[in-house]
Amino acid sequence: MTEDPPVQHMVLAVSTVIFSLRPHPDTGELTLWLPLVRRIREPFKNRWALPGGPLQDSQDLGEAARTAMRRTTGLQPRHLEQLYAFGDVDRSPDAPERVVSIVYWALVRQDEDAHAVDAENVAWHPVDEVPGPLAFDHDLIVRYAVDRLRAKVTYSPIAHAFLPAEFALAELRRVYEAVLNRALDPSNFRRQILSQGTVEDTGRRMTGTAHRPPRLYRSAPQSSRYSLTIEESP
Amino acid sequence: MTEDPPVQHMVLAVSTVIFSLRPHPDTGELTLWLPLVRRIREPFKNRWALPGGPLQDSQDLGEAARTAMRRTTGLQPRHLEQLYAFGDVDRSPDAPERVVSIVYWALVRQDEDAHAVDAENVAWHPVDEVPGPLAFDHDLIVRYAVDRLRAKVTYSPIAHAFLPAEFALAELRRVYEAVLNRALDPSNFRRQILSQGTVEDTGRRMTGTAHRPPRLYRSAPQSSRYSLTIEESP
DNA sequence: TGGCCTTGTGGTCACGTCAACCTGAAGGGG
DNA sequence: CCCCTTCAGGTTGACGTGACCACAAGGCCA
Repeated sequence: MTEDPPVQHMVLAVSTVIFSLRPHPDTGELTLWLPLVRRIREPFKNRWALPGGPLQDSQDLGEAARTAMRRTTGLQPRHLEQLYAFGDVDRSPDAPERVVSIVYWALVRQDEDAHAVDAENVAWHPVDEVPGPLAFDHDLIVRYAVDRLRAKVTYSPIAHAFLPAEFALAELRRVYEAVLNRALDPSNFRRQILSQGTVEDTGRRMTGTAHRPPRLYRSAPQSSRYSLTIEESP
Repeated sequence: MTEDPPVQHMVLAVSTVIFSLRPHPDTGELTLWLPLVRRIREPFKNRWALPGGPLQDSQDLGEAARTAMRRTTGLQPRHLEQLYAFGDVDRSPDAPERVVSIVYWALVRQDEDAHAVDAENVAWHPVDEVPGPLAFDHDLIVRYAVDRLRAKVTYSPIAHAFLPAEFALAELRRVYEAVLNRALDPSNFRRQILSQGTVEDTGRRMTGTAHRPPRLYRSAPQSSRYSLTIEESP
C-alpha cells in the first residue's frame, strides 16, 4: 500500500535555480542573476532552461543538484535548499516522456568568479530579464524560486551566503536591497542585523576606502537546530 | 543537459501526512491525529507507514496524494500541500529498489467522520504517540510535517480547514491550541483573528450551549493570490 | 591646509503589535 | 435567585520598526 513496482515512461530529473549577485550592466546597481543553459535536444531545443539533469542511481537529490551546478558554472553552492517537486502530467507537452523535476535553489558567493564551463551554451541573466519563454515550465519555477528567496531572506540569515567571510554592514545591506529590490534605511538595517545576533564584529575595519572606513563583520556560528531538510555547504 | 532518458531500479512514490483533530482518549483534550497503514509486503513488512503509493502515468502529483487519501480514509482533503521530496539513496536500506517519495500533507475536517476503508490495516494515532519505528524514514517525515503545520498555522489561516462552515471563535482557538500544543489567551486570540480579516460574522449565534452563546463565524473568501503551488480543495 | 562631501555609526520619536490582565455581558444549573 | 462559566471588549506596558536627525571619520579638491 505504500511504494511498489516501477512505472514506465517517466523521468525523474533534478534542476537548480542558482542565484548570484552582479552589478546590472545598465544601472550599475547590484542585482540578482541566474545561469541558464541552452537545450541542444528536443523537446524545447534551443530554448533556455535551468541547469540540471536526470537523477542517477547512486546520487542523493541534493548531491545531484550540486553536480549539475559544478558542471554548468564550476561553482560550489554556499546555500542549497530544495524548492519544490514539479510533476504535472502536461508540463512537458511535446516531450516523449513525462518528466518529474525536483528543483533546488542555491546561492553562490559574489566574489567567486562565475566562470561558465561551456561558455557558448551557458549564460547568466538578471532574474527580471530572463530570455523567455524558457523550456518546460521553467518560467514558473524561476518566479517561484525568486519569491521563496525574497521570503526567506526576511526571516533567515541566508543573505550572508552571497558574501565573503568578512564584510561591512553596508555590503550586507546592498545584498538585501538587491534581493528585495527596494532601498533599506542604513541605520535601521544596522540595528536589526546586530540585534538578531547573526553577525559578529571582527574588531577590524576595511582599509583603502573613500570616506569613513566601515567595521568588518563575519557571520556568527549558526545555532544549528535548523529545519530538518535544509542543506548547506561550507 | 536538462532532462533525458529513464533510470532503472528507481520508484517514484507519493505519500501524504493526513492531519485530523480528535479528543485524546486519556485527557479528553483536542489533539492532532494522523492515519497510518500497516505494510503487508517487504520491505518493512508489518510496520506502520504513511498512506501512499507509486505515481501513476496519468496522475498529477497532488491528484495521486488525493487518491491515496480517499483509498485509506475515505476522506476529502480540505487543505493539501506539498511538503518535501525525500530521496536519499539509503532511505530504504532493505528495499530492492531505490524509492523517491514526494510527500504531501493534508488537513481534514473535524466533523467529517474518518471511517477507515480497511479497518484492519489502517489506524489513526495521536501525532505524539505514533507506533514507531515507522517504515522507511517516515518517522522523520511525520516530525517534519508537524513542524511545518505548526509554522504555517501561525502565519496563514489554514486552521479553518479543520472546522465546518460555521464555527465559534472558541472552537477555532481550540484548533490552534491543539496544533500548537499550548494554551492561548481567549481575548488576545479574538483580537488577532478579527484584525486579520480571515473570518466574518454570520450574525447568528450558537444555540443550546451552556453559558453565554457565542457568535458564529465563517471563513472569509480568500484573497486568492497565494503561493503558486499550493493546492486546496473545496 | 582646510572646507566640503560622502558614507558609517548612533540615537530619538511616533506608531503599531502583542502578551498579560481586568471588567462586564449573557446564559444555564444548583 | 445567586453563582459559575464562557463570551466579549477594553487597558496597560514592553517591544520592534520606520522615519528622521546628528555626529564621526575619512578622502577629495580648491
